[in-house]
Amino acid sequence: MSKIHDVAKRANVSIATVSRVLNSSDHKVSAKTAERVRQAVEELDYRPNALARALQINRTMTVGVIIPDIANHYYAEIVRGIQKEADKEGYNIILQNTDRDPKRIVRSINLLREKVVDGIIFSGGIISGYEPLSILKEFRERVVVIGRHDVNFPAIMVDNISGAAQAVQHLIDLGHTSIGFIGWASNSATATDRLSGYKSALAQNRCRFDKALVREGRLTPESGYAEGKKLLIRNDRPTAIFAANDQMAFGVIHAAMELGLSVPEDLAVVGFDGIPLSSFFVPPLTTVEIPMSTLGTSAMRVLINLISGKKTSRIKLYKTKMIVRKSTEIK
Amino acid sequence: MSKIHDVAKRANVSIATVSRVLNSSDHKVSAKTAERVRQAVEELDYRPNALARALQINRTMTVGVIIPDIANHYYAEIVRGIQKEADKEGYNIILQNTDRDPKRIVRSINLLREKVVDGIIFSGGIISGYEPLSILKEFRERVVVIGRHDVNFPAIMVDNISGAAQAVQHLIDLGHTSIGFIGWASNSATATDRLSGYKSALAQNRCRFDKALVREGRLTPESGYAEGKKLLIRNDRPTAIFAANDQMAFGVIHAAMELGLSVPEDLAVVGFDGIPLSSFFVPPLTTVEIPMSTLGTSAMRVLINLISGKKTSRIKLYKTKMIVRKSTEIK
DNA sequence: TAGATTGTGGTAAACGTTTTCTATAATTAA
DNA sequence: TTAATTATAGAAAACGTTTACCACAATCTA
Repeated sequence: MSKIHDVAKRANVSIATVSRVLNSSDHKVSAKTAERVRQAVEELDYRPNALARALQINRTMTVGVIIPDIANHYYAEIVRGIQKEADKEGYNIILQNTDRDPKRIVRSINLLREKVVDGIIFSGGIISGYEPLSILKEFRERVVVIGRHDVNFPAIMVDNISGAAQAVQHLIDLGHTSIGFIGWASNSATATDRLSGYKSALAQNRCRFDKALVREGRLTPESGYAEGKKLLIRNDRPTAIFAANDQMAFGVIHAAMELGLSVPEDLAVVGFDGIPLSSFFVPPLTTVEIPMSTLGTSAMRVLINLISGKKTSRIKLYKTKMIVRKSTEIK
Repeated sequence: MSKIHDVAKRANVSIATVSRVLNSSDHKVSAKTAERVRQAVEELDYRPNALARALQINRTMTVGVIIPDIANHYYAEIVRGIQKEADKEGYNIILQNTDRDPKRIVRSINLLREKVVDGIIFSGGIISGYEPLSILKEFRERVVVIGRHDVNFPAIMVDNISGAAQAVQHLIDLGHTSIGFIGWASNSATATDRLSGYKSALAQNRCRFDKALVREGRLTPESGYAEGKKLLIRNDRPTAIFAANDQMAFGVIHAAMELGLSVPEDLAVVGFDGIPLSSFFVPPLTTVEIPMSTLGTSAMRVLINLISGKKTSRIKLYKTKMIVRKSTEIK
């Protein structure tokens, strides 16, 4: 690995000159010398050491991304979006999986501190009131969160409440009055928002809210299957189930099939997220689509603005999109 | 952000001493002084600057991961596995998506060179014979590839040939003689391997290989749907289809349903990969499971060994696991 | 008791860049 | 012409660490 020194020697100039050519500084370098330098760079296949550079200019062109689990499609899409935008501006991404474990969140943040990242995008997991919050403070002006967190940072959010309400309204419009809900952990803002949407749509239509029809899953098909089954073996089983994500909705459909109930004739099912497979499931799943990748690109764009000192709006709220498919519609 | 200098001042020692305490060097520091230093570190919440450290010791504790697309479940799982292992040893990961674009692969490698990563894990996309190969050379002893690539680096692989053969054998055992195959681009080693397995199983059982029954998809449900339909509208339509990944298999099932064919009665379908949803699909999908996450951890382990100069075996071959579910089995 | 050894600490050089400051040659203005 | 300006280039300091080297006191060894 050749260094700037080698290039300088080969081009018969000082290292300062090499640096100037490579960074197109305002300090002028004659065309002839510049050409000589470029030639040497080419011949040696020289690449400046980003570490040394970062140390000097106090910019690493690297941002940290803290998420619960990259194997979860939702976060994978977000990361994809982040990368797409980061790529454009020459930023790189250091990825941290936390499994929502507060200890690992703290550890991740500290690691990113050591690596001197230029900023952090945080999504998923609880940070409010805990240690992580105070540690993140150090990054003050260079943090963006995705999803609702009770924290005072610029946030990219999805209107989960109205999205969920729309889904339930759709079911009500189809004539359903007994609608089950499968959500998840109540310490997640996203989860409680979707539950709120469910409740508000019921209230709006003067439907009774029945606590017995609300269950808590863990976002997996397995949990959707388990909780769905519990709802479906009741004597007064609901005629429709709104699952708070697509994975659980798949589990619900699976459970229904197993019980000999056909979807949508005996049971209407709605999911949330709009993962690619939802349209290929059998039957295709009615769902509330989230612009996942957009959340990522948007977050990265905001972060880049923050890093370069530009002010941006505190909150960006994205709308969901209701997609009606066969899992609710009887032809 | 406090520096080693601040800690030194506060503890009334030299920066050398601080460094020694923090790195538990063999140069002794008295217990009393060490305690004073630790106290100061605590009070200032000091974190050593990894850039400066890396520059000095010539180790970044960061590895680059180059994959086509993190939104693809297969790669997401691999990355998850890599991270799990990396975490244990204190390594961080810089992620690069390439979409299999040779230009972006080259660019990614160069970026990782600049960032001075300690090693690279490469998976997906063609590198043999192209420029990337020669660039990777610089990382000589610190590269691991996942999947078959015509490149001379330590590799973590899956026995795709025998996995595919097993799948086809399973169909033959069920009495099928006309079996369709949906693969993908012939410049992918994985794709050709799965096709080879298909062919060899047919040959083994003296079944005729019919080129008309082999189609090329693009790994998406959409393409599985499209190619599946082409096969199913033939007069001599196959009674079974082996799709080279689960996503395409889902598409095939979707197509079958649309044509009024029921699975598995009218058509048996087998996938490949064993993604979590395969067991929750309707009907649950018979598939060939790949230990995806294991590929990642294994690759990272090998890479860590390489970095620390230990010799490791050139190739690690993992077996697949046939999982029989309802999409092939008539009860 | 003298010399050798050990324990403990500091000074300063390195790692590979960027950039300020200074120096010289070339050009312009008078 | 000569002074002033401009264009171009190099020397060296800085970024925040680690570590080789040196210094001194305390403890052994004979």
